[in-house]
Amino acid sequence: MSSTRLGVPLRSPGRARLVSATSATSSQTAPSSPLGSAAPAPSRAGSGASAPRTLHALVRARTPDALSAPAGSPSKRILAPSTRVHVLPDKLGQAHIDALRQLVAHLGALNVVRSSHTASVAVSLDYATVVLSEIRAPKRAERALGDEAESRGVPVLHHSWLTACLEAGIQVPHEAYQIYPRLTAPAASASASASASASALKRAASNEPASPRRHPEKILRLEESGTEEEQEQDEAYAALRGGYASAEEEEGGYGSHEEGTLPVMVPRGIDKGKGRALDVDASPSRRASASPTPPPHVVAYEGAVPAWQNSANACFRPTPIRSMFNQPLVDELEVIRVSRVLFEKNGARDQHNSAAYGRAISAIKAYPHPLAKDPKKAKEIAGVGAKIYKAVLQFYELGYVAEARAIRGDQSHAIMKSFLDFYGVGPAGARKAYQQGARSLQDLCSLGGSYSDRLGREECLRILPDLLHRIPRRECEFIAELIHDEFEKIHPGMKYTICGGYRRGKATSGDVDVVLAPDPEKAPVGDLKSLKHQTRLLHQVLEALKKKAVMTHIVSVAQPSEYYGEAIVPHCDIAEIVVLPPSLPGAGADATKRPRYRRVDIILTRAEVYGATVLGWTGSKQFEKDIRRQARQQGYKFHSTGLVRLEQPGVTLDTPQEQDIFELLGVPYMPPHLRNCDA
DNA sequence: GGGCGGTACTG
DNA sequence: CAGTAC
DNA sequence: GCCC
Repeated sequence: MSSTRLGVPLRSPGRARLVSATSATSSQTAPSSPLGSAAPAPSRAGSGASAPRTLHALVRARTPDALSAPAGSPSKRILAPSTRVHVLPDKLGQAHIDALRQLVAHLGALNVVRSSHTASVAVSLDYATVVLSEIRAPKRAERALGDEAESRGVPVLHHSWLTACLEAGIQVPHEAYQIYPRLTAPAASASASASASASALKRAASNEPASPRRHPEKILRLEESGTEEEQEQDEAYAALRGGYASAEEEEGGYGSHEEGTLPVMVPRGIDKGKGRALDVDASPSRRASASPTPPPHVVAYEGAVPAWQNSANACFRPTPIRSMFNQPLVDELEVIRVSRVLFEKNGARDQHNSAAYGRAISAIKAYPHPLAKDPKKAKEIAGVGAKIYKAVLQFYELGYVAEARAIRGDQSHAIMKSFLDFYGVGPAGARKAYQQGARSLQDLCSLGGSYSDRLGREECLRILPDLLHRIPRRECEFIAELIHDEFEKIHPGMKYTICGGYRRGKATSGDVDVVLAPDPEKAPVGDLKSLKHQTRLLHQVLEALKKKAVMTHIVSVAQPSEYYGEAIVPHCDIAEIVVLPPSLPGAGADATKRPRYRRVDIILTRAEVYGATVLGWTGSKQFEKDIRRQARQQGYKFHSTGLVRLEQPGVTLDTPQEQDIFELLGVPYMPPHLRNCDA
C-alpha cells in the first residue's frame, strides 16, 4: 500500500465526495473531484460539459487548495501535516467542537468539515484519516459512524489523544485512545510497546539494518523495488562482460573500534600511510578495459580517512551508503522528511523544516555508534534538537515513530509522493494534482500542462516506466563511454568522470552524470577557451548522438551566462537528455532484454575548474548543501562552476582537482564513497 | 530572531 | 514571481 | 526544526 505501481490507480475513482478539508472552524467547502472516466480534465472539456456549472466547479473556485495547510499556519508541527481530522459532533457542544478544531489546526493537522447541505458521516470518512469523539463505547461509535465505517478503516479516537500529543510535544500512538474499531487486546498499548522495544533492542544488538517488525510490508517493498530487479539486471551485464555479480552488500564501512574512543574510519584492506587518496573514479579510461569496474565495496582508497566529527556540517562526517548502526532509525525519520517536503511551502518556514530533518538524518546516519544501546546519546548529536530527539526516544521505546507510522498508512501521501517521479512535478504540483482528483500517474498526465518544452507529458508518461528503473554500474559506464567517444571524434583529448551516485559507490543509479573537460595532459588547455567553442562542441555531440539514435530526447540545455559581476566566469554547459543505449556488445544472444530509456546529464566544463565541477556533481545532496555552507563560513562562495572568494567575486580560483577545494575550505578530503549523507 | 545551497529555466 | 531541476 |  505504500508504493505505487505505474499505471495502477491506488484507489478506484469513486463517486463525488462533497467534503471539505479546511482549517479550524472555517466552514467553506471544497470537493476533491473524482477523475475516473468522466474526469473533468481541464484540457479536454469535450463532451456535454459546455460549462460545468456543477457544484464542484463553483465550490472549487472558492477554495483553491483544500489540502494545503490553513492560512493561519499552525503554531506547532506535532501531527503529520497530512492528518485529516473529523470531529464527531455527538455529545459535544459547539464550543467544544470549535476548541478541538482549533487544537487540530494548532497541532498542524487539517479539519474535515462537512458541507452543510450534503453530508453524511460516511462521506466525511472518505476524507478523514482519523475521527475524534467524546463517545467511549465502541458500539455507540459504530452506530454514529454508519455502515461504511468499517470498510474505511478510519479509527475513532477519544479526543484526549490531541491533548496527549500536545503535552508530549510529539505525535503519540493512538492505540490507547482508540474506541473503534475495538482493539482485540486491550492491553495493547502496554504490551505491544514492550515487545516492540524488545525487538528494537534485539535488532540493534545484532546490528541488523533490517525491518522493524511492525511494518514488514514497507520494508519488503523497499527491498524488492530497490534491488531485486536491478540486481538481476546487473548480473546480466556482469555476465556479458565477465565481471562481478552484484551488488547491494555492505559498502563503505567503519573499522572496528574500541570502547570509549571515537572510532576512526579505516579504509578496507590496504596499508595506509602512503600516498594520497586514490580517486575512485572508476571510469575506465579506455574502452579496451576488458576488466570491469570492481564492485564498490571492493574499491579501496589510500591515505588517511577522516575520523567522525560531531559537526553540524555533513562534509566533515564520513558517511557510508548505509549506516552500520542506525539505518532503521534513519529510514523512519526519512519518512517524516519526505512528508515535510510534500507539504512544504505552507508558510515560508516549512521548507526549512524538511531541511532540518535532512540535516538531522544525515548526522544520525554518520553517527558511528548504535543509538539503540543508549538513545539518550542522540541529544548530543549536532543537528538533533529537542523535537527530533523525542522522535528518536519514541523509536527505541516503541519500535516506530508515531508520526512516521501515520504517514505510511496514508494513501494520499503515497499517491502524492509517486507524483514526484514525474518530470517537472514537485511538491506544489503533486498537491494540486491530488486536490484536483488525480490518483494515478495517468490521471496526472491527463491533467495536462507541460513542464518542459521539449519533453511533453505524454512522452514523459510513456518512458517513465523505464526511467524509474535504476541503472546498474556497468551500464553507467557503457553510456558514459558512448558519450565520451563522440566527444573524442570531434574534439580529441577529453577526460571524463562519471559522478553522482555512481561515483559515491552505489550499486545502481537513477541517472548518469558525466562530467567532461579537455585533458591538459592530452591537448593544449587553451583549445576550448571560448564559450562559443565549448557550446558548439556540446551541440555537435548532441547532434551526433541524435543521428545515431542514442539520444532520444533533449530535456533541456542550459545556456550559461558569460558574466559574473564584471568578470568572465568559466562556466559549464549542461545538457539534460534521455538516451536509449544500444544493447551491449555481445548481447545478441539475449535479445529478450530490450534496452531502457535512461536519463543522462552531460556536463562540459574546463580543466581549470574540473575539481569544482566534479565535486559539485558528485553529491550527495546534503553533502553539497553543507560544503557550500562551509564555503560561506570560510569566506568563499562555491558552486559547480568554481570557487570564488567573497571579496573578489569574478575571480574564480583554479581548482583542477577536488582536493584543491577541500584544502582551501579546510575540510579533510572526503572520498566519494563516504559522501552518502542522504538517507 | 535570522538564516538555511546556489543557479538557471519555464510558465 | 512561483515552481522545479540539477 | 535547529544552530548561531
